[in-house]
Amino acid sequence: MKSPPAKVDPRVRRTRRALRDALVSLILEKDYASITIKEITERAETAYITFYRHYETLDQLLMEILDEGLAELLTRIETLAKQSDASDLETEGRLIFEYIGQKADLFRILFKSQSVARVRKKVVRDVAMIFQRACTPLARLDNPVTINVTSNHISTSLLSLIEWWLDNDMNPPPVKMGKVYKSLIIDSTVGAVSSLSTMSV
Amino acid sequence: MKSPPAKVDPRVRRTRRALRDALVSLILEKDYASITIKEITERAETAYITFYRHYETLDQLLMEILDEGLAELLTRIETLAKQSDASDLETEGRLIFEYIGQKADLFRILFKSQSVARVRKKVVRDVAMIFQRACTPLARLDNPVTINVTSNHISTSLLSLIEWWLDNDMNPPPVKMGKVYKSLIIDSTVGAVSSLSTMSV
DNA sequence: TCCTTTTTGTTATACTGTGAAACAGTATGT
DNA sequence: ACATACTGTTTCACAGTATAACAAAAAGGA
Repeated sequence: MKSPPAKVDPRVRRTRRALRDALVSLILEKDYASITIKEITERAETAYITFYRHYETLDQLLMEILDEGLAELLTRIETLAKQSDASDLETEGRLIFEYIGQKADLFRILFKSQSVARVRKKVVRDVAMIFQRACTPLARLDNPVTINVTSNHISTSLLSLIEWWLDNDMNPPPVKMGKVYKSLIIDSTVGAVSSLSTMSV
Repeated sequence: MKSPPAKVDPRVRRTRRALRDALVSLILEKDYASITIKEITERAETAYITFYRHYETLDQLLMEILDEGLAELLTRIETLAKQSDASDLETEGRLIFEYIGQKADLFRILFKSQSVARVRKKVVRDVAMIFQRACTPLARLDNPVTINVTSNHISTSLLSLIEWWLDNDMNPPPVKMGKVYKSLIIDSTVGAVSSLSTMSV
């Protein structure tokens, strides 16, 4: 990584922030596929060519936005998941959905831009990795197929649940979503895994 | 609908089939976003403007392909799900995955073209509707939120499982995927629903 | 403050893809 | 064989991508 903040030109910081903000606001108000570089640079009040001086493609800019925003959620889930044997799963779920509620815009962007297949795959893999690390020790998952299919299932289920919640105008509130999370995402999977791992899948 | 087959000009049938086949083969070999109308018409050995004489957009042609191909899977799942209380869930799962294995190309196209967010939403809704109809009577689901969140969960989980299976070169075989389907998709959800419906979610 | 370096703005350009027009040619069913 | 409907060719205006050259402005060190 970059240990010192690596003194970056303030003009570059301004330009990049303007471009990011412009893309974010555009994704929130129209279809991602219909967004053009020209629109972004106009909204960012910068020259068209300036975009290409910082990014090669539109997807690259999108990735930068998502990577930045998702890093916090991922570490948050990871922290919660690691201590999940001891702590309350309902509370874990509630905290996740409270965080998502706070950063609702970011997650709306995430799901709208899943139109880019690569983005979706990457996010699913990132989340799956976390649950894989967190769940492997406590369950008796010696079979690699079971581990893969399970972590993929938890990851996609959680993301789908979040997407459903946002589409449903963030109802019900986080407290109840915590209960849904516990029973639908975690408990049910744990139950299924124990029946799966006793057979030669 | 169109009760009689509505006598369609054989030239139109040929042209449309050529365009569909061309798009299918193109999606299987390259990124959907990079496919152009010109490429399709060239591969279909037809004139560029002919495309626009039959379809308004590329997405419309894609939708026609998927609607046609998915209709059979949907009715198949629906038939199986309706008699699921009596029949064997493992067999139900096996049959689903055997069918998917037969039509693997179609499903690869489906997941590749989920890049179009609208396509994804529609398919999820279609599958969710089926499970909603099938599951409502047998479980005690009086709460509309529980019904929605559950059918959405089953739908997205099943689609994710299918996508994972295709990405994993259709391993393990359908027999084992039937077991995974039963425990991970159905049993686990049924268990979760009973705990959810006893509380005021 | 001055001077050098880096970034940004302006303008121009080549290229690709979209979507539609007019008109000529060809296949179809009766 | 005929009117009808479909398809092919050519042409066009337009929008968006990606790059280049040169001028203008901002940043940071001496």
